[in-house]
Amino acid sequence: MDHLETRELRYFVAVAEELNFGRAAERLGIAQPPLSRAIRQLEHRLGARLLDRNRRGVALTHAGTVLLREARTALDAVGAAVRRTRRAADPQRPLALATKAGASHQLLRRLLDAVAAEPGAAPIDVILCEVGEQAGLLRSGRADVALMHHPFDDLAGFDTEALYVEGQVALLPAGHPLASRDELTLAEVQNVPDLPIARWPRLDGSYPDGPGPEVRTQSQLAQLVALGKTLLVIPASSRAWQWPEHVAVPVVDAPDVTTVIAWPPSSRSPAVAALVRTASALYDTARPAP
Amino acid sequence: MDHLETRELRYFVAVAEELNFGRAAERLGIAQPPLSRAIRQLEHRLGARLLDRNRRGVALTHAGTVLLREARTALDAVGAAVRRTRRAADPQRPLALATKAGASHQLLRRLLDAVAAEPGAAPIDVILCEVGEQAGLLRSGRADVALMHHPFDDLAGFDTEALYVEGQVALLPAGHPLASRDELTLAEVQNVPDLPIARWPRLDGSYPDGPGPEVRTQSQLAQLVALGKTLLVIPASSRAWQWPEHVAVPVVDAPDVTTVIAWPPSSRSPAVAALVRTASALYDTARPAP
DNA sequence: AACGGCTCATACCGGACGGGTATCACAGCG
DNA sequence: CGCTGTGATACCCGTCCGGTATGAGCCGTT
Repeated sequence: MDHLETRELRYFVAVAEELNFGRAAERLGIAQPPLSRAIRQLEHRLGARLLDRNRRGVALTHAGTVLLREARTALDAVGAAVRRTRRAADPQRPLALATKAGASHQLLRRLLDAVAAEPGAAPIDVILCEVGEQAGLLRSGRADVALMHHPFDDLAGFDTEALYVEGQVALLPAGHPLASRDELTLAEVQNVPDLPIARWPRLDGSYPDGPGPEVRTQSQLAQLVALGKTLLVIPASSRAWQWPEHVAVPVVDAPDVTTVIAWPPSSRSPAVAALVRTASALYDTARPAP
Repeated sequence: MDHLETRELRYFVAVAEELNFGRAAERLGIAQPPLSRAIRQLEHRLGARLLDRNRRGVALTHAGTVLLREARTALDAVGAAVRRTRRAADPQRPLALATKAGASHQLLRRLLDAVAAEPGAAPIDVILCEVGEQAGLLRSGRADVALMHHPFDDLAGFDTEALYVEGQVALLPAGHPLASRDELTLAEVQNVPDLPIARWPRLDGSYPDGPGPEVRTQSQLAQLVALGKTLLVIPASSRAWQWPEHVAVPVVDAPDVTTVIAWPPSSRSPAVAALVRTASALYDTARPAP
């Protein structure tokens, strides 16, 4: 047979993530024997061993790791199909807009105002994300559109429209010597001995090596700056979330950051199209006065 | 309930494409009543009407068109999961490389030679495509890697590495006045009255309006040029498939075309990685002598 | 070395549900 | 006013999913 059911993929993902049939079964709300049987059937249908059942637990084979990755994206796609269809069926549905918390605050406020001013425009649910969550939300259909930032975010696979281009500033603790400068260069902020760059977790949750503090959220980062433990280089508009204890100094040679509005390719529903149009109009008025 | 099974998606796609339960059931190899029931259940689970059952046939609702699109990509993803897992499980698996028939012929030949010269490299199956088929093959897991051409092909959603940059030439029928020129400009070839640009089908199979002949394959196009019915502007290396009746004249101001090797993001299996490395090495040797 | 724990696999059974056949209801059309 | 073609309904059957009970290795423990 050739066709997999999503049930089989869900089961496999649970086992592959838990690496333990018992816990996986519990998570799935079924008993362990049917799960064992389902995985065995799956292996048989694919003609591939997916798990090494050694003594004491299970390990993924190479084919298993491939399937785990592929199954996750496939399940994402199925889930997205469900959510997008439900949204499409509901004429009152609010559009879900994902954006990085604290970033592009002015732009977002103006966008929401502009949409509210339009008669008949769909209401908008704003989903505030940390770091690079927007892509996942778009892909899984939990968000209809997102504000993202080139070149920080990975825009691969989305249609986008530029909304705003801006320079970057260094955010420094107020008392620091560099904070009194009118402008800085990347070379100057790159290696400040007493303000090492903070480290963000990788996708797997581990942290790269380095001298800087480990952070997971923007609030942590903001506080660390206020405490004089680190500095960061961010788009100028992110000054919106700077604290009184922060000082922002333009970094003249930092690459420009473009705020874009992004949506899943070829899923331009009328509501999304209208929102993109409204946003683009904002861009045209925003460009003269940045 | 929240989880759809791929079976339901397959059934819906069949109905949505046939717009007729009987034919859809036949295509699926089941009887019509169970199919009706399945679709009805699907609508109930999604809480959305997908089809308008008027007298005499069915029509898609808005939600239905959304689900049709989403279901296709979701089924693609599931199919890709199956194929990629099977490939991963087979140590002898040949890598499937998709490329436009006739394009980048020299590069392909050198790539295949280079791979063959490497001890222990996986064998390569070449899939020759028309126009933009490569993206679909990559997405559905039928191909592991593809040679694509920026800016012609849509590279969104893939990781790529540049292999070759080249200018473009105008391909003209040998007897035509322009064929005797040493070089041309875009403006000159854009609107030649007796050689209108050919028209390619859109995704839905329909053709845009215009004076040029309708074509579906490169061979058709090549023959039309030889017959003095049209001209085309193509990458210089595509001269490989020019006929004796053709003349190629460089178009000096046409944008450069970059041949890239593309693969699905984050699915860089060892074999794919090795192939990309071999190809990149070719690029370095190819650049000095284009 | 024997035991108890933890793992996953096997055996078996019941019930839900997917699929089949037969038939109906309804619209268009000659 | 039948005939044709549509999808919907009714009902039955068989498969297969999921449950319980139990077995079989492998470990660490005593």
